[in-house]
Amino acid sequence: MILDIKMMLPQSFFQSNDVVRIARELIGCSLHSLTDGHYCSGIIIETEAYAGITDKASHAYGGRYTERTKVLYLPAAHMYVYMCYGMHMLFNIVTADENTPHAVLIRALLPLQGIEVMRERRGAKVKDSALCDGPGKLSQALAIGKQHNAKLLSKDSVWIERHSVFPEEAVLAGARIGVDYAEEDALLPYRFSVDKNLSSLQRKQ
DNA sequence: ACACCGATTATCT
DNA sequence: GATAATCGGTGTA
Repeated sequence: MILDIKMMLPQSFFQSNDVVRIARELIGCSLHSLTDGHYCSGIIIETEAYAGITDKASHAYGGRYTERTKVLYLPAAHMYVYMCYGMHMLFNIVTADENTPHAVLIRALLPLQGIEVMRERRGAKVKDSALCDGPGKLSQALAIGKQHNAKLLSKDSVWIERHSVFPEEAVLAGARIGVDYAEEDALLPYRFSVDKNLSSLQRKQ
């Protein structure tokens, strides 16, 4: 039997209670979108874990349950897309079991396919290196928006596949960005990123 | 390369 | 009425 490594990650991948491990394992996977008839993809090179009710940086801290945050309480593999700073859509994947509001924020991609469409969506002045190098930017490049909020990852809209394996030493863990308000939790090493300075950037596959 | 800052609105208090 | 899981332009070095 032939193992198809290019299959969409199943819901079970996101069902673990260890959201930090999932955030780490998503580095090197690829994110795909099929929106408005255009196909785009990129390799995930930056993520952050948000650990639900015990994490002061999480929207669900303390069990907060509102019209916006109720999506976090859905079963694994649902998308949580919300507007940040009045103008950017941020793309998250809900993890763990229903009623455990963990999520992983996807923060940056290495563009792979559909780069021409990404350029059109992002604007003519944008350099290729800046197409997907931020959470608001990748949502714009892949046309991920509120229409995806509270929907499951699926192969006809937005989905994730296994793609590459980076050397262990090329994947850094550190503090999350923009969560100063989270007091002591702001320092937790819940952010994962591929080291840009490392020459051993050779991926497998 | 890095620091500063204004834009702009959903969400919650 | 304040805040926010950001971005891009402008400034200085």
